[in-house]
Amino acid sequence: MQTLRDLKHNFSIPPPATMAGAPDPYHQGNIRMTLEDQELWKSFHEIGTEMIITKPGRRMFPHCKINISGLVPYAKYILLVDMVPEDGFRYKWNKDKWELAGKAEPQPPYRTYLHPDSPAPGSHWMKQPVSFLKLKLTNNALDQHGHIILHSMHRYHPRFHIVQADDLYSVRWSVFQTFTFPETSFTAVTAYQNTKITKLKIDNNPFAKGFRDEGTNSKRAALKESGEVKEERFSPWGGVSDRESSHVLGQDSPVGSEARDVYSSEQLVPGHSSYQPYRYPPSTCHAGSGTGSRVPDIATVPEHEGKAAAHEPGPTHCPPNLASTPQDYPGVLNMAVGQAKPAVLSHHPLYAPYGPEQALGQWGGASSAQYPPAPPTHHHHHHHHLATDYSTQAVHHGYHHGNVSDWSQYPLFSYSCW
DNA sequence: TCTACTTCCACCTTTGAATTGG
DNA sequence: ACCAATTCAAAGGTGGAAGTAG
Repeated sequence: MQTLRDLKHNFSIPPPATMAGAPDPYHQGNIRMTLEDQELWKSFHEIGTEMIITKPGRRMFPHCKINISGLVPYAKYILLVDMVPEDGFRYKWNKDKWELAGKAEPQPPYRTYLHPDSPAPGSHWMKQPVSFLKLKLTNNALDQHGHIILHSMHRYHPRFHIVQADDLYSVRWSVFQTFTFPETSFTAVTAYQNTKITKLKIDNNPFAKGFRDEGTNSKRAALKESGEVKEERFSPWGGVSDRESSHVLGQDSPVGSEARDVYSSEQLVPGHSSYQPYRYPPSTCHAGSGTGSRVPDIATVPEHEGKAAAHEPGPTHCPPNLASTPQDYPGVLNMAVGQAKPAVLSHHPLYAPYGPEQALGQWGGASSAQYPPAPPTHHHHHHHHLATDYSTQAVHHGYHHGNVSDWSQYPLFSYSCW
């Protein structure tokens, strides 16, 4: 795969050491984010985390939970999560390890999960760990529930974005700070491939208690693991016996070390992805009722049930659609991403999700949202246009303790729509 | 045939409303 | 009247097995 070469290029950009130097005016520097349950994540990561994706949507396990600090207590923020491809390949599980199985499929509709508490003051987010327990992954490209759509047998990692914004409509003009944690990367699957992963899930997920062996086992008795694989601990990823995957970054690589490098880079610099501002389809542009008009419709139908309600009017009522949906969808923004190569995602639109009315369908046509040709985005352009490059991250790969978080900041929707 | 995906199921946790106790 | 603890039933999350699709 020559693609690797390409990838390399993209990734080879050295992480600008802290580029924090160029903080945006808007952003108040020092925001920090750490991953909770790191040990658990690591134990999965060492083996090669797999996340089940189903048509109706499946939760993640471990689920994403983070600690945030450095926010302005009284300022309001919106917290988002999206999943970015780890690379441009498709994989297959052969016997006891992952192997490359061709090029990645084109990106499905790109969606972003909005934390149901958004928007909320910094004090709220910092008060206790923020969990994304209800985020669900699906393989149904036509999903109407606002779940994050992924391709099975492809690798991804979650990205956490924090944006200072009073309401969803102002998100576009705000600066995003993005964090990623190498140990949270995973392979989306429709059924578990690595039995060790299955076992770890069963042993740690309370909902799977019924499958545990312990004394009282009623279900699946012996799994007989006749010796399966010996040392796999560190190497489900193919050839390379890189046991070092343990290092945070490494893990991913599928095949050879070559690939590995790529990954590493990526992790370090998560994204060179540049976000591009996206324009909404005209029609929707002004959808927003009151607020800014342009706004994306963010669909947030927060699950009401939860807690949300309290502050703020439902996220501003968004466009009709939101309101219309009765369900408790977690709020989600859909964004389309440019497809692309692994690392380069390009931009996205956000719009809203699912409402019956607007649901994807609406855009469907118009938008190219779905599989936009990846614009040749260059990374670096901060200025106007979309800019964004991620810069930096300090991820220190912290091995253990550290949490690796990288942060990058970039202005996201710099422009408004058209 | 093989691999990926879907559906259904037993088993369990979670949720939340109703009830009880102080 | 008020609030915390308890109870209980309904809702819903698990992975496995078996079936389907290609």
